[in-house]
Amino acid sequence: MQVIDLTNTIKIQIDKQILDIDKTFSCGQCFRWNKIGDYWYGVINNKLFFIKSIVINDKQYIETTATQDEWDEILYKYFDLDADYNITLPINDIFANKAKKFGEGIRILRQDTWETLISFIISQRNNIPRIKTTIEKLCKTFGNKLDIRDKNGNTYNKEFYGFPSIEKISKLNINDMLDLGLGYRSEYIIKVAKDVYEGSIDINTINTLSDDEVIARLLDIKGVGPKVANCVALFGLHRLDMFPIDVWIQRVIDRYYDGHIDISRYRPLSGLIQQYMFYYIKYSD
DNA sequence: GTCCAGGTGGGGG
DNA sequence: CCCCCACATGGA
Repeated sequence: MQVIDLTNTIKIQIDKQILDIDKTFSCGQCFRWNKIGDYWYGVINNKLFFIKSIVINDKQYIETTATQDEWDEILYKYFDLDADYNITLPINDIFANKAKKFGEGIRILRQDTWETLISFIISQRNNIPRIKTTIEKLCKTFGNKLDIRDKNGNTYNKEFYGFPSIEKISKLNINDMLDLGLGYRSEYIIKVAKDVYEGSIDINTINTLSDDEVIARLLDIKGVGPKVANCVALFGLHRLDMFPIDVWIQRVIDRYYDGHIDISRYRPLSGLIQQYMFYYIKYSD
């Protein structure tokens, strides 16, 4: 059981240039953060958190239902706030500098590897709103329902679910996925779940490998190509130098880099720059 | 009806 | 190595 009391919160002062939760949750790296009023809510390790941004006298405060301990142990790490995202880009790289300025405050979240893997297999040839509703349906159908109470011990009228475990999905069949509208991705998901559960794919020890080896292992998974592999490495294994190229980034490369981009200039944070670019090309104007 | 969405697998040349 | 196409689904 977990108590969520919106009248009992903590506030932490953080500059918006360091952490902008609107941008961070909207920039396409995660699919399960949503907004009620001013509050974003989402689930980390089967725990529900409410988070909002307030600005008082030009200073931003993050207000959250997390306890101070939870902030220190869970959210601070989730937002990768230990890391320094300062990076100097070449002055003549006009677009990257513009995108960086526009995306300032985006953090690369430390998301769960399993959830990220399945989410980005679902993402292929799909649009973000539908990815979100499909993943939500997956959680509602096969994830744990969280026992959320208000301060008086009453349940909320809204239900919250965790992401289905490896074991849970490994025991499902293709029709279960087809019923969720997952189409041809269904077999990919069932197969990878069985392989991960049985241990022929190890998504934990994979993180001891080099970036190149991580990508190579991920590419062995059916349904995972270069783009999804880079997303899983970047968002699910926190390899900040990965640079996923999807249709939007390809558009950036064609339009602003004459068809070829030298991502080595963005080392060791090319994944962050990629997020700035993605956010800019989709949401500026 | 057609086109598109944070692509990938498989075939062929 | 490259190019080509089929692949479920739902919304515009």
